[in-house]
Amino acid sequence: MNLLHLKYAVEIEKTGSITKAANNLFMGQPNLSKAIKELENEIGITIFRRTTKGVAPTEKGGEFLGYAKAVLDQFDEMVSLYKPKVDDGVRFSISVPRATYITKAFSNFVSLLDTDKEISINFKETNSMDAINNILNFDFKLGIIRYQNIHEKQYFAMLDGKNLKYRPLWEFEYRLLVNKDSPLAKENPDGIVKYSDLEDYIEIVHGDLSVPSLSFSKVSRSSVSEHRKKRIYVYERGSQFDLLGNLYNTYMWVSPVPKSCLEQHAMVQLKCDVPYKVNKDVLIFPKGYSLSKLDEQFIAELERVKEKIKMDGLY
DNA sequence: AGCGCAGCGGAACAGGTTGG
DNA sequence: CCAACCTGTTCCGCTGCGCT
Repeated sequence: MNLLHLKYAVEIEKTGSITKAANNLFMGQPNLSKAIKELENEIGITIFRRTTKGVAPTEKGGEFLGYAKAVLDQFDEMVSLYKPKVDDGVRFSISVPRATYITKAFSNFVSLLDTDKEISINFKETNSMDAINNILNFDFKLGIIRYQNIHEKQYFAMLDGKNLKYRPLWEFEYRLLVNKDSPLAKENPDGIVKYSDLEDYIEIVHGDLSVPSLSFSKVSRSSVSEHRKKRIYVYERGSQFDLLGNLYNTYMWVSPVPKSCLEQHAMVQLKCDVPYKVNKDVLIFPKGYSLSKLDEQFIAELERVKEKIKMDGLY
């Protein structure tokens, strides 16, 4: 018995006829008949009851066919795991910093995809080192990393060393994200908060935001919020909006947020009177990799969201 | 490279049932 | 009765594989 015999039996059950099944299998009826007989002899049961109208599974035959189909399904699944994909389905993987404007661009991008095709997308919100690692060691082709401008040389040297190409996306100063009913928003109608006023508020920080390893240990120490003592670390992005929404004495440093997202979560975005270091989001990908049409579409959506934020006067 | 073996598939044929 | 359709059997050729 081999997989071919199982395939034969399943096809015969499907058509209810050895002759028709043989046609579908591009073989002669006698050979299919013979193959099934051999199979039946080998396992010691009658799989099909022969009639003048065709064939029908016996009770035990039906049970056997159930197992046969499961085995064939499992085999197909195994093959598809290793077989190179030749279909024109949508495959896209990217690691990004936790940024609302990027998430917004991503949802716009997904909404434009052809849903008739097979879609397999990985969208991972993570830190810069992980984004780099995902390209080097996993099947990610794209990543967006975020760093302060003053560290750019170090990042470029590292990316070059790892054979990664980079393309700047956006250079921006952080903004303060607060609930629209936060005293910070109400007491500063001009939208500019005094840095000293933040003393009484709790900062919400992403748990793995600080850049680990290498020579960047100073990054988090020199970051805008290092000297603040009141902090809540969140490790899941949904939590940040819950906290900001429910606790009026919290704030968060963020990249510029699209208007629709601010309205959706009843938030406002404020400036701070202290000139902070400029941050940069940079697209990275392996050297020698040419951006696909899909990649370009995603980048175009990023640009569109960025422009909309500027048009809405939010940056 | 040559040989033998096993497996697969095609051609031809046999036999049974059904319906006009 | 006969054509049409079904399954089963036998024979033969081709192909791939392992062994020498």
